[in-house]
Amino acid sequence: MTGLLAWAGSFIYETGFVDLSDMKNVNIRALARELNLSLSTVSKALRDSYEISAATKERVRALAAEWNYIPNAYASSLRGRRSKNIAVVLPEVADSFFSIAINGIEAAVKAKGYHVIIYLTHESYAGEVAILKDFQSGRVDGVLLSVSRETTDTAHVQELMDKDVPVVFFDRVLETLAAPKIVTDDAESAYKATAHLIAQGCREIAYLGISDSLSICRQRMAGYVQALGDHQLPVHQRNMLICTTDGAGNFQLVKKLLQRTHRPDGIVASVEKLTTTVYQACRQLQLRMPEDVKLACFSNLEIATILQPSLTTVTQPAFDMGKAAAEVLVKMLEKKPLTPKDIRIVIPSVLVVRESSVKTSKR
Amino acid sequence: MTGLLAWAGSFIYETGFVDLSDMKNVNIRALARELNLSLSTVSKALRDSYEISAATKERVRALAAEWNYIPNAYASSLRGRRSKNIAVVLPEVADSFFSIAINGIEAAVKAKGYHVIIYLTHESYAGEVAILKDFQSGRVDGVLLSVSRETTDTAHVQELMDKDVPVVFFDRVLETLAAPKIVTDDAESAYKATAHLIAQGCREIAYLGISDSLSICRQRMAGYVQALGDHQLPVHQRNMLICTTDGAGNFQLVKKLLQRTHRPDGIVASVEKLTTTVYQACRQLQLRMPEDVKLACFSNLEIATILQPSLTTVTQPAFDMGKAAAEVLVKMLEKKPLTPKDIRIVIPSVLVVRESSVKTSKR
DNA sequence: GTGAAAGCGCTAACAG
DNA sequence: CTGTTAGCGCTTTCAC
Repeated sequence: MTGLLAWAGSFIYETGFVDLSDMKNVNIRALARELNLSLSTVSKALRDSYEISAATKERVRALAAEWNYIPNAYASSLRGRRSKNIAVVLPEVADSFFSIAINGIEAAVKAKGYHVIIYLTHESYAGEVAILKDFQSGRVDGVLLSVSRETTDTAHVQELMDKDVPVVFFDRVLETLAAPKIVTDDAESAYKATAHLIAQGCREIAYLGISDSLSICRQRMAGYVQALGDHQLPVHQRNMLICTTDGAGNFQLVKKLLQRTHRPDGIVASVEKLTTTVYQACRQLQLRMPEDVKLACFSNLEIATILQPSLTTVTQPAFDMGKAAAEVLVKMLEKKPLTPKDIRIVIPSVLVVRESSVKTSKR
Repeated sequence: MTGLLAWAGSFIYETGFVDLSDMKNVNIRALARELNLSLSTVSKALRDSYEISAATKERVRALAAEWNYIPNAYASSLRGRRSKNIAVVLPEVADSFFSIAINGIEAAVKAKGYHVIIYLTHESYAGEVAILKDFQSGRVDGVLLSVSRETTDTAHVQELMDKDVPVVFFDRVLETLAAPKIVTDDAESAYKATAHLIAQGCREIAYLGISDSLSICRQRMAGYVQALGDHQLPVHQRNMLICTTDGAGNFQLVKKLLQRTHRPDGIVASVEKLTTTVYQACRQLQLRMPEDVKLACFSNLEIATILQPSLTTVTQPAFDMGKAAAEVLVKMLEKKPLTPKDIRIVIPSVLVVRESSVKTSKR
């Protein structure tokens, strides 16, 4: 239908003609009345029940289609005790890991008829609590959760699980809770990144985290520490920084780090957002990368390739993690038994070495 | 509560102790029974009705809190004909404009108690139709919509509006529909960007769009064409490209463009995603930016500053657009009259000139 | 094969 | 100020 026809249509309504296809309250009762059938027959026909004859089903379906019948989501959810909604609770969406993970989740549940609803905590524990609390109202059948950087307490999640709302963690998990967890090999990949920097000649490597409680940050820091130890390098507290949500604050923090007498010659940054910070700080301090400082960053940014120098990244399997998490949740919703393999899925990240971390002879 | 206590808690339940705060079905009926009140009294008390005495309200509230009562969202929505859910329908979320706009939307509705639900069309018209169709089920009270690149038909939106679901467009609008539209000054800012490139010496400027129907692309192209004309430059069809969703395809397209005999010396890119494409193509072809090619891109990427050369952008008021759109929608939901000013809000973008577009003497 | 009737949990007339 | 009652639209026994 073209724009023009649409206008023509609305003109017709205004002059009082009624078009059945646009009737306001097409419900089962109206269909039943029109077809001289009972409510329950129509309901069953629409749900393709074996109790109903093929002929009747056809009549019902035809009218439903003609009248553009759409079942009321609330009525069926109230009655049926499920909504076909899956909640995805994320700290933020301006991060390529999460935005890609969403695609994986949608890919996994589309065929199953679930709706994906995205809730953002904005890295706030209070926000996360409020959102999960709301889920106790039955709004969603299950939850995919990646916790906020502030979250250390587990009560709000436990409470939801106690109400029989299935929860699956992905990426940022709460280890102590008995829910499936889909993660990447954070420690191992941080180890790899750190070892790579060491191999490229770094001796004073800094680690930038965003939280001292977050599972991913602890794991990544552990991998970093382990790598230093395995290569007989000292672990200095001063080289392990916790950044904030505040861009300007981070900039100052990193700048100060790079102005120290014993300036780091390598940096492992645990989140994508810190990329800009480090590049800006280096630029302002006129430090050359990779000559003066080498950088490896956990990031799924496509843009890594066009930065100068191009950015060495630990690329996480965002799509696959989202997909795997959603698949496990669907299993739970369908009451299928979980295998031990479902309880903890580890999908490895890939270290992609680019210019920002490589020892150069000429440049 | 610590992780340890949470475990202790679950142990207690397993041994059969019952904790009222974790009872499964706390509903109004249960509260009423416990308090020796009627259903409606409890309901009214919870909704803070003037009909109920302060003392009773207090008793009800206390027990509700103690029992951790959470109203069933479906029951109240079914009854009250509204869900307190607002849908935000977006083409994608891996784009800083949209991810920032979401924050503006949330900021606007948080205080009003609405829930923001994000639906992604993935730039698919069919997907958009399916999503809007679903909204006819009463799932959401209102819709904020930025249409897919494929969308030209308006019937699906009109149908929703005919069902009295308020729709507010933002950014990517359908001009022919009688719904409020919140946009930026696409044509003017494209004009400004183009004129800027001309002022910097460009004579053969290309325009990269992502659709020939999308409102923003048409507007931006119109501004580009106008600027060329106003400066006595010819408008060549060959310089107006429609890119696809496919990154590799775009790369080839742009590469071919930059390999032409009369290679463009300036590019106006209409969406952020094309930044990477253009930088990569230039790099591969060993074209220097801005010496050989100057670039201005519609983008809200924070990373624009650290690119080399740093990227000249048309920065859209993403947060404010989202906020304004949500505010208008809330007005509609609250049945407040819309002023003519609400029907079409234009919030200007800002041209931020950086290195990628500036004529250089020495570099 | 079809239909009557009982609710899911909540709200809002309307009575008292 | 509090209670009784009638649904919202749908699904699901259980009868016919």
